[in-house]
Amino acid sequence: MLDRKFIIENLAAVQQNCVNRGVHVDVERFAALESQRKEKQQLAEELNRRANEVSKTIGQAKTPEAREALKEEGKNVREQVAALKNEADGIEAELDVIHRAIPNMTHPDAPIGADDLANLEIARGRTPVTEMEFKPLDHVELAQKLDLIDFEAGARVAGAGFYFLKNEAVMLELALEMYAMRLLRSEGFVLTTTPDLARNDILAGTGFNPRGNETQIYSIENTDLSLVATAEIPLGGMLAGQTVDEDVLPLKFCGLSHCFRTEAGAAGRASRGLYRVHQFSKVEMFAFTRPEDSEAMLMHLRAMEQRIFDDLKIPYRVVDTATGDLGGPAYRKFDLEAWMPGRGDFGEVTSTSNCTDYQARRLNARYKIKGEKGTHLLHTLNGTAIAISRGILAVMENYQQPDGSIRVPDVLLPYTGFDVIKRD
RNA sequence: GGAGAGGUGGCUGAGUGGUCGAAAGCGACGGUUUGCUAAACCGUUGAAGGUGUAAGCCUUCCGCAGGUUCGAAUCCUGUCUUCUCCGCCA
Repeated sequence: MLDRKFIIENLAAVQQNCVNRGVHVDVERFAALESQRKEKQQLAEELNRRANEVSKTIGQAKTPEAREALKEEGKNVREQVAALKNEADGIEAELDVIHRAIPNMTHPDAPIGADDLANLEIARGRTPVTEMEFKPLDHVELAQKLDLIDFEAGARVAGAGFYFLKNEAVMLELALEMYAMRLLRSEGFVLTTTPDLARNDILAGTGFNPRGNETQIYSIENTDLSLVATAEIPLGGMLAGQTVDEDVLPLKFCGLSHCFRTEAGAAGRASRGLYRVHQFSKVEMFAFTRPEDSEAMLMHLRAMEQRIFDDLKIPYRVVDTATGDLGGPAYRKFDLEAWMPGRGDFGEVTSTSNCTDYQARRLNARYKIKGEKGTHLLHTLNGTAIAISRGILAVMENYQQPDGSIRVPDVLLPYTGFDVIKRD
């Protein structure tokens, strides 16, 4: 969430930002409600003051009659306060709905545009895209020939969008995880495996809405829990309601979790095979920083993402995400799109965002400067190290050989125990 | 899953209806004393929001959410969570 005061003081800028991001929010209504809220609050303050006077003088009442009279007045005031509070709650509820819909402000360099077509390519990976000397298969065909993924059995067990990884694909998943975790550990990230479920207020705090028609989130019936869509949720929630000392910052975490997504409304989009699935494993980076350090941290996370795909020797490009394609909490986002020979195009494999204090405000994650009074909101950032479904897809398609086998990337060899996947 | 006991300020820990945002100790910060350090002594010391040029003032907060009451850290209900014991289990 944005700061309320900031919104009121920068109405025009907030409004323009909403337009750029393709979000329809009645900012004027927000301002009107906010001033109403303030009025009610001032009224309540006066009444409260009177109520306090009454309760303080009641003990000194000389006669039982005087005491009863004061009690009566106290009761009266209390009822008035209750009525006022009722009104204020109604205003607050409407205010909150609008407040939550207002997205984060946007980095001035982010390209302005309605959707991903406006994304700006800003970098390429070390490995160039090269034409294969044979007609490349896509990962679904490769998986079928090599018996690496069972989509049919996945559908039987849990429905479309679920799958079994099989045989060498399993080792490939574990190898990718091991490789990423080991790299991140050497870069000072604290390794974690996270809960795959989280409370709904943690979801909301990180900007995920557990309810509604368009929700990406699976909820557990009769509980306050949902399946996480990314380790970003539990990792961000780690510091919910906490205040940390400035000198522990920045905090860099890496989390391995399963990710569950309903993909509601995604039907019809290009989503063959592993590209868009309901469950996958992901190694996620997450950082808490001081405000002045978050831009540099974003570059660091981006560098880690590039390092991983450079090491895997998979061609990719980096795009600066356009305003209309940014999620609500993101101030700036870079997507890394790997070359996917099977489709002859780039496809998103990882992404990193600077959410500034947008998530931290909702989560109430703060830091304290030694010797100073008060606390400050942290900045939060997240970035994918490797999302297994799409990562494994990119490996399979880029490493396929003319004979139908798949080579194993050099950096994964220490973890797989084999250097080629083939069938006789 | 069952039984019991707790959750209070940076920490320990008092406080069972009335000036309690909260004793005391520790820690931290400032000062006095002092070759230096330490000790001793004195003082200051929670957060969020609102308002004001400022000093300040106001509201809210004793896990969280409700309730009772003129008045709640204190009583009631729900909830989360920690610990101990039992059961179950990987």
